[in-house]
Amino acid sequence: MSGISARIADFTAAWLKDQYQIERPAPALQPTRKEFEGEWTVVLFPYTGPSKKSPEALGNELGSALQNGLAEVVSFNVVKGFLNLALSSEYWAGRLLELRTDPLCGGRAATETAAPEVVEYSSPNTNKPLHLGHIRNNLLGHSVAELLEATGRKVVRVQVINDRGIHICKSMVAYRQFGKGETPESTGLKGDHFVGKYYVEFDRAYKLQVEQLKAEGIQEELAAKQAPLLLEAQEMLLQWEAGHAEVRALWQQMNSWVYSGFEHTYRTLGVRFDRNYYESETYLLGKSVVESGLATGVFERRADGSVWIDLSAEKLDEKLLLRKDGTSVYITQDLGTALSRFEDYGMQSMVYVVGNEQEYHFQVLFAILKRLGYDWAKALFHLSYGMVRLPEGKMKSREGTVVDADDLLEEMVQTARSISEELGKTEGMEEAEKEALYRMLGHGALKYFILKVDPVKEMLFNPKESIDFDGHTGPFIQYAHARIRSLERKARDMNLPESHSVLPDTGAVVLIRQLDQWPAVLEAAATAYNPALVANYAYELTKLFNGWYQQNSVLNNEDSAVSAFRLALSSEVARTLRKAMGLLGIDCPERM
RNA sequence: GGCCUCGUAGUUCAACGGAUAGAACGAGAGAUUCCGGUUCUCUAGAUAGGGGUUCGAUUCCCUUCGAGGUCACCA
Repeated sequence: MSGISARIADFTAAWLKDQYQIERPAPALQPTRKEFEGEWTVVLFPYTGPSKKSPEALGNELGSALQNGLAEVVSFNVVKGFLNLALSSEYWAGRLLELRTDPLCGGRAATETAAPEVVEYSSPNTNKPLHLGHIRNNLLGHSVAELLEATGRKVVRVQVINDRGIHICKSMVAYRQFGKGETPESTGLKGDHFVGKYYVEFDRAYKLQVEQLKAEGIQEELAAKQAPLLLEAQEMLLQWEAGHAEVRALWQQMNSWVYSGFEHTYRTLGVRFDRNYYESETYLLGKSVVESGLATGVFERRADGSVWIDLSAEKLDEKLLLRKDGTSVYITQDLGTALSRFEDYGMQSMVYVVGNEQEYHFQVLFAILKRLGYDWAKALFHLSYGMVRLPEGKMKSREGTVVDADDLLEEMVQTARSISEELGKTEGMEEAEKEALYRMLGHGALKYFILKVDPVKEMLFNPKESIDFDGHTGPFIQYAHARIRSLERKARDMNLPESHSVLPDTGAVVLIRQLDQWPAVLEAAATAYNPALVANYAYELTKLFNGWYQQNSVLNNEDSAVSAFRLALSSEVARTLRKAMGLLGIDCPERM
């Protein structure tokens, strides 16, 4: 809430107490709807009962009091139970100046001494290339981290890489059998795609073996367990656990291919991590957590040697923590990872960006950490997001309906290229500038399309529509930004006065008021871990600007002071758009 | 079956418990002596059903129906 709305609220609260001895609820202020006159609105309904006044009478009394009491309030009107307050154009001129001179553009300065917040996202499997679902994950994680930083929090970006287990061994077995010493370099394949190929290859060959065994008269269930390839993979996992040198070397080689492939995608996508955690390094730590929990009686060991926790009080059932053979399970590793992060960073809170199919898992994880008595366990949050669907239905790797992340990103750039070239807007640009622009537009379209949707909701990704540069899209916003930049370039030769003597008319006030909302929107988005609020705000601002721009010539004015004022307003719109889009990981071009 | 999430125009998305539920796409009609025709304006269309709480409910509670997820000694 900006200064004036807080002052109106305070004044109203004091007035209600003084006049009618009403102390609650606290006055509710909202931006005035555009069809009514005014900028801020006080909702009167909660006070009509206690004051025994009609909404109109109460509104008129309070309106007069506010008008007399606060210099900024110049007029008011009461519609039904709503008191609409109009503020002076001097106030709005001053407010615009404040916004323009705010170096943080609505954000808050970092508090260096505070404990950081850890944001975990991405966290892929190392046997498959990234797909559309990972894109939503990465964009959300990156944007949430940016939002937290912009509002003054210290952030550590991490991911946990699932680099051990039977699935990795499958790719390794397949590579050893069918690889013939190929490498990503020799085949020209990106590292993660290269390894992913062998994972698919394993599955294909394994199924063939199962069929063969069945043909030999072995029952399907048994065949599935006895296929030589599977036995080999299991054997390899044991060798890995035992530290077998050759197996470890192959494992490291293949993982490093995958990582370099992922790294490439992350760079393309514009996301980054301060620290990677590897399950191969933290899974043992989880076991020590379990040991200490056993000592304090939080966990119990059963007769067969397995370790459990009873979470039925939290309606989460009983949960296994260690197998009877003493090996760890998924949740054991996450316990270890969480603890190790606390040791590394002493974070005050942690956000896990993970799909909603793991909601139960995180409820259990958080409940266990609380039982173990960790203070920071209260501040753990699972940013659970919905699945990305395609027009044809679910993405299924087996049916080949997975949208590969690298392919999609490239396709978006190509589409941006063909659209831009068709429009002929990029003529005269340097080749490098064009390439950068196509990337900005293509990726901007994709990122905006995904981030404008509330994370909790399942969403439909329509490739055709996302490529569309009209309507509620990233490029629509980018275009408005480019036009303003064009104005600014043009204005440089005009010697416009610096004067702020021009007061905003009602059209400009609408726009300033929207700019005035930005800090509150940013704050709300960070608090709710919801980039969609920022995305939708940017679109609203763009639409308002386009409407205003259509009506008001910025540079063609007899009075150059008017031009200067309108240019300043436009520039602040552009700056706010840049800031908002930047928090979504989207760049805005200077021209397009 | 238990638990969780979601159900809003034809479609994709909005709406701190507040005014006549907003946009976009698609369809139709129009505007611009313009600083960039990826712009703007107008027209048509929705809260799954039923209860409840409230001055006021898309929002909170209950219930029915529908969609998805989850309930592994998988990760």
